[in-house]
Amino acid sequence: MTRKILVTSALPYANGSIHLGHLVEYVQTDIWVRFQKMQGHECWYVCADDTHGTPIMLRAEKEGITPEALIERVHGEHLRDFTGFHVGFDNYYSTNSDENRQLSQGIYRRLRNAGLIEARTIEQFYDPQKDMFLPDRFIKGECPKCHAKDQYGDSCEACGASYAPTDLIEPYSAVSGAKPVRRESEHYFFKLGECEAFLREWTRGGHLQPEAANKMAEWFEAGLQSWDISRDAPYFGFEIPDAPGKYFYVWLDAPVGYMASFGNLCAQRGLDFDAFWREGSETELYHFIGKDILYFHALFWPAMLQYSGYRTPTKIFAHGFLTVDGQKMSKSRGTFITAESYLKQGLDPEWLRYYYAAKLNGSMEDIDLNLEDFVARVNSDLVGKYINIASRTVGFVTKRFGGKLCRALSAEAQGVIDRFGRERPGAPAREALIAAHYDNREYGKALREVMALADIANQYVDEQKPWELAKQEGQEARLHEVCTVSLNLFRLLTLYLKPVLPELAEKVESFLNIPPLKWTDGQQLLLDHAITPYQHLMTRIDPKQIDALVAANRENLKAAPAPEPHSPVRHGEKQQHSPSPQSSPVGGERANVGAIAPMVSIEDFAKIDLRIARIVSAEHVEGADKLLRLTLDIGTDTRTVFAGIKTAYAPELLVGRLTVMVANLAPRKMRFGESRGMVLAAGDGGSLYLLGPDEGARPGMRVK
RNA sequence: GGCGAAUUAGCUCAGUGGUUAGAGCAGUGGAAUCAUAAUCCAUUGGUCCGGGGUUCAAAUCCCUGAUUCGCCA
Repeated sequence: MTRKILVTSALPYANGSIHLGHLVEYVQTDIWVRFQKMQGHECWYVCADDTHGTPIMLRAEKEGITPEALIERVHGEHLRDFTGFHVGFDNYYSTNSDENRQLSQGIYRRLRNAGLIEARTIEQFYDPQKDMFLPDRFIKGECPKCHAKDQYGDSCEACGASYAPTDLIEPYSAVSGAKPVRRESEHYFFKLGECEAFLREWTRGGHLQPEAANKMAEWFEAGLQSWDISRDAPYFGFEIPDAPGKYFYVWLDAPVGYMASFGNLCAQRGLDFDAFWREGSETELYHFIGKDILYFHALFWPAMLQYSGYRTPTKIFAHGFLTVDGQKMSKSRGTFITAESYLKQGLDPEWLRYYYAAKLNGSMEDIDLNLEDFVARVNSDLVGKYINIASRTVGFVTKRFGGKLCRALSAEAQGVIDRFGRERPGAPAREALIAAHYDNREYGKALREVMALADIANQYVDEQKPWELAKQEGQEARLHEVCTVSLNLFRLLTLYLKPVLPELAEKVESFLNIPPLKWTDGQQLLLDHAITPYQHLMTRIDPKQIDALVAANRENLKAAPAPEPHSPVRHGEKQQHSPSPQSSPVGGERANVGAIAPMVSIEDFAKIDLRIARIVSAEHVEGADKLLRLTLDIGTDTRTVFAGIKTAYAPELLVGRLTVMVANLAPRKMRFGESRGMVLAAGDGGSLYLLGPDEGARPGMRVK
C-alpha cells in the first residue's frame, strides 16, 4: 500500500550559519525521506527558514538593512548549504510568507473562539532609549546570588542560578546600554493548562519516543502554565488579529511554517493540502527535531493543532546533540565547523552523511563526531570495502568482455546472489533487516548489516580469484560469471546505501548504465547488459584535510569581525522550559559569549591597571572546588591571588608562566585568605583559557 | 539541591537474566597481488566505572558511591 507521508525538519533560525550540528538533523531526516521514496511511498519533505523575532530585527538594523533583506540573504545561504549536503527538500520556504500569516492568524482565531486565549497585563523591562520591551536575553546585570557582573536576565553563567530579569542588580539593556525601566503591557496567553487532559493522553499515545514521553511526564508534574504568545511592537513578525501593536511571538508562527511550506508546495504541484492537515486525516505527519525543542513540539504544537481543528502529528522524532571529539563544538578548538567551510575545503559531503548515519539510532542520545574515527571509518567502510568490490572486478569486464555482463548465471552463481541479501538460513534476510532499520531510524544498525554484506562480497571475490582465472585457458566463462556476480553484489550494496549516499548512487547508476534504483530492484539481476567505462567513485579522506578544516574554522574566529552581539540561540528569547543557551545543539556556538557590554570611555578603561605577572607559585586550596592560590610577581610587588581556574589548569603547569592581572582591584577577603587582584582568562562558562603575553614581556609591565 | 540518562577492548559502538561478553577500526602474524580506490585468513587485547545485594545464573535487576551530561528549582 502506498503511504502518504509528510515529513519536516526543524526550521533553522535565519540568524546564523548552518553548521555540522544542524546537519545531524537534516541528514537524518533526508535519509529517512529518501528511504520512504525508494519504497515507492508518496513522501513530501518540507522545511523553511524561521525568520521572525527580536534578534532578526536587531541584527538587520545593525547591518543597516531591512529584516526582509536579511532573511532573504540567509535563506539563500541556508538552502545552498543544505543542497551541498544533498538534503533534498521538496520545498524550502520561509515563515515570513502570506501562507504562514494566514494560517497563523487562522489558528489564533480558532483558539480564541475556543476560549483558549486570555489577555493579561504583565510588567517587563523596557529600554527607554530604544523604545522597546526587552526579552530576557537582552537584559544584563549583576547576578543576585553570586554577584557576577554582566549576566543575562534569565540565568547566571557563573553560578548557574536562574532568576527573573527583574532580580538583576543594576540591570542594563544589551541593546543600547541604557538602564531599563519597568513598564506594563498587555500580553496574550494560550491557556495550555486547559489542554492538559488532551495532552496527557496524546503524549502517551505512542507519538513520542519513550524517553521523550518520560520527559513530558516530568513537565506535567511541574504543571502546565499559560504560554505567552504575544510581543509588543517593534517586532518583526505577524500582527495579532484585533490587537494593534501586538505581534505573535516567533515560536507561535514557527511550527505553523511547516504547514505554510507544505501549502506553498501544494500550490506548485497541485496537491491537496486538506488531505494532509484536516482533522482525522489518514496521511502520516512526522516532525524530526532536536531534543531541545521537544517542549514546543510535544506540548504547544499538538495543542495548537488539536484546538484549531487540524490533525496532530503522527510522531515526533527527537534526536540528540552533536559533540566533536567528545566535547561541545568549540570555536577556539576549531570544532565549530560550518557547513560552508566543510564544502569549501573540498570535503565530500557523503563522507559526513555516512559517518552520521553510522552513528545514528532512533533515540535521543547525543552522537559524537570523532575526527580520527571519522577518517578511519569512512576510508575503511566506503573505499576499502564497498567501492573496492567494483574496482577490483570491473577491469576484467571492460578489457575481456567488451563491458558486457553475462547473459545468464549458473545455479551456483545465482545462489550466491540470492543468499546475499534475500535469503539466509535460520535468520532474517538482510535486505528486509536493512529496510526495517532504516524505517526505525536505526541507521547505525542498517549500515552494520550493509557492511557485513560488503565483507561477504569481498570474500567471494577472494575465493573465486578472478585474477587467476584470467590467466588460465578456457576459464573465460567462469571469469565472466564471477565478475558479473561481483558487480551485481556491488549494485545491491549501492541500492542499500542509496538513502545515505544519493550522489554516489547516482554515479554508480550511470556507471552501470541503469535507471535510478528503487528498493524493489533488489529482486532483479543485472544480466546481458553493457556498462560504461569505470571512473573514480570516491576518494579516501586524507587526515590532513581534517586538520586543514579544523584550522580553517579556528582561524575564522580570529578573522571574524566583531563578535556577534546577539545570541544566535533559537530566537534568543527565554521561553519557559526552553533550553539554556549552553545546551542548544543549533547555534550554541556563541551562546555563552553574549552581548557586548555598554560603551565606556577611555578614561573609564584607564582606571583599570593591568600588569604582566609571573606566576611564582600555584597550589591547591584545601576545601575549595575551583580555586588555586597563586603567588604573582609583578616586578614591584608580590601578590597572593585566588583564581577560579582549578578546573582548567593543573598548578604545576602554571608555575613560571607569564599572564595578565588586574593590579588595582580592591582586595577581597575570602575564606582562605585575602585575594589581592585577579588574573585574566577567557571563558564561555565551560572551558577556560588564561591570557599570556607575547615573548619579551616582563613582570610589572603595564597592559593598555 | 531534586529528577533522569550515560559509563563495556587503544578508538567508535553492539549487547535489557542464560555457553567462555561481541563487532568494526587500530595492533600483531601470515596469504594474496584483481584493486594508482585493498583485500583475505588467523590472532592479541576486557576489574563490563567502584562497592554491596537479589538469583541456580547479573554487563543486564536492586541499593550505594564516583564521574560525565541533561532537565528542573
